[in-house]
Amino acid sequence: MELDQDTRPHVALRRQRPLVLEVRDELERMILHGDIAPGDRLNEYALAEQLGVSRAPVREAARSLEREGLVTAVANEGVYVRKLGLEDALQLYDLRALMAGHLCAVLASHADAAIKAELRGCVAHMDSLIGSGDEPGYFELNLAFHDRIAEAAGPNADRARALYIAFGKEVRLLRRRVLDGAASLTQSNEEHDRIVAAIEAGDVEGARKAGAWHHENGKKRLLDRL
Amino acid sequence: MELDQDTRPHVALRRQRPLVLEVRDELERMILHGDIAPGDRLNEYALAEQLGVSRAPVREAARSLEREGLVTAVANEGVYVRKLGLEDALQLYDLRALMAGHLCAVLASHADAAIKAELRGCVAHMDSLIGSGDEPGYFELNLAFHDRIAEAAGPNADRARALYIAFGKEVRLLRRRVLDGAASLTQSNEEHDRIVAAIEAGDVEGARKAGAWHHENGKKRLLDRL
DNA sequence: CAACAGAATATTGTTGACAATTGAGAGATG
DNA sequence: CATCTCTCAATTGTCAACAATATTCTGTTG
Repeated sequence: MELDQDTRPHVALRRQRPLVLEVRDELERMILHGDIAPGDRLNEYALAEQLGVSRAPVREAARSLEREGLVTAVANEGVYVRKLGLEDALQLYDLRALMAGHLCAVLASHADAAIKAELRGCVAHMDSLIGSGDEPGYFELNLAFHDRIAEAAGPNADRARALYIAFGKEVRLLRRRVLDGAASLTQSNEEHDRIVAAIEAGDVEGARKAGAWHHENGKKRLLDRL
Repeated sequence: MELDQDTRPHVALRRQRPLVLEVRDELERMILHGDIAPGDRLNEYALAEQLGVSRAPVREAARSLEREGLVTAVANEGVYVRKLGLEDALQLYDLRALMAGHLCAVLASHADAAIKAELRGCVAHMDSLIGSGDEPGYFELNLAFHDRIAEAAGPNADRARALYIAFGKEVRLLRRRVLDGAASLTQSNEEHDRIVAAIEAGDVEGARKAGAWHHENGKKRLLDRL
């Protein structure tokens, strides 16, 4: 006998995705997009009404966001969008650099020819983008490049990768647009080249150092703008 | 007019500490103590009844534990005590070593005479404990030694410290008593000495390397027992 | 007897209501 | 007029009930 794909009473109210995840994503978007400013309190009641759900999912979503460091909860008072001080941002840069270095090191320890070629091609492509003055294109590919390294590091580094990503999100809480100011694109891509070279050579500690160094420059650039 | 210290109806049910924190601590204790085995599901209803509270605090506490990596939540199914595979444990050792190295590095960059003397005395004391064959005493002081380093690294590393502590808790989820097998106490304390020496010298990268190396040995010891 | 459909049960997801706590403003008092 | 206390409103903490979903058991069928 053939099965009906959907035997449920009303197709309309289909919701595969748990409500709390929807709420979580929406809150994250609001925070990262700046709709809710750092230091503001998340009013459970208001948010619940605004999102058309009960307070419980909002509460749970808030805890989930706390896990990512985007908000901090105070007992009997509420959860606040985390206000990132300069010290916090510097710590995040340090830890992110640490994770990036680790990911490069792990990748260097077991990179195959395919990923080496891909990364090498990536750097070459970025070089050509610099030559043609395409900054937005460079930034986009730059992101993809680092994502690819994190991904290629493999399952034995997925915890480090998760932290790397989380730190990246957190640092965006810093007052807007201090960080994305362009460094020298040429210098940046030279650092990329050093990273790939170390990975190609299977130089684990060299890759770690190159990866960490590249990210520490972001911190240095931030410090220069004071 | 003099105020009564406690004007609430019944003194008995005074509770300063939020209930969810009590539940969280109790659950953490149960998990770390092994009352709930890795892979087991946390039954909200049963736990709520057992602890004499409603399900809501239990749910929140579970989310909070998820934040620490002690449990993993599956939608519409429940939260499970995290089952730590060998690969996970190895990752944790790596990351913990990374954090330890970072903490040592930060401390080395701004250690004052007092903390240097304290750590130096700590190592000396541990040496004497080895001499008198007091293993339990050594382990206890060993813990205190590392805690002290983490603490003395200061507020500019409190994020790294938090991760260091969290990783330490997580690794305890590994099947019991594989990890605390004693290495050579003498060798261990020699590594302590190297750490302190680098800190005393203000050798940031040397301290990082020594701190990380010391913790990587834990990983190596684990791998030896396979 | 194996395998599958379907009901019964157990468990999580969600909701609205109530209790407890915090913060702010009104009013009294020196 | 400053300050302190008390009351009140706003908000979070907790609870118990209901809805949706997953799991288990059972009876039927080939």
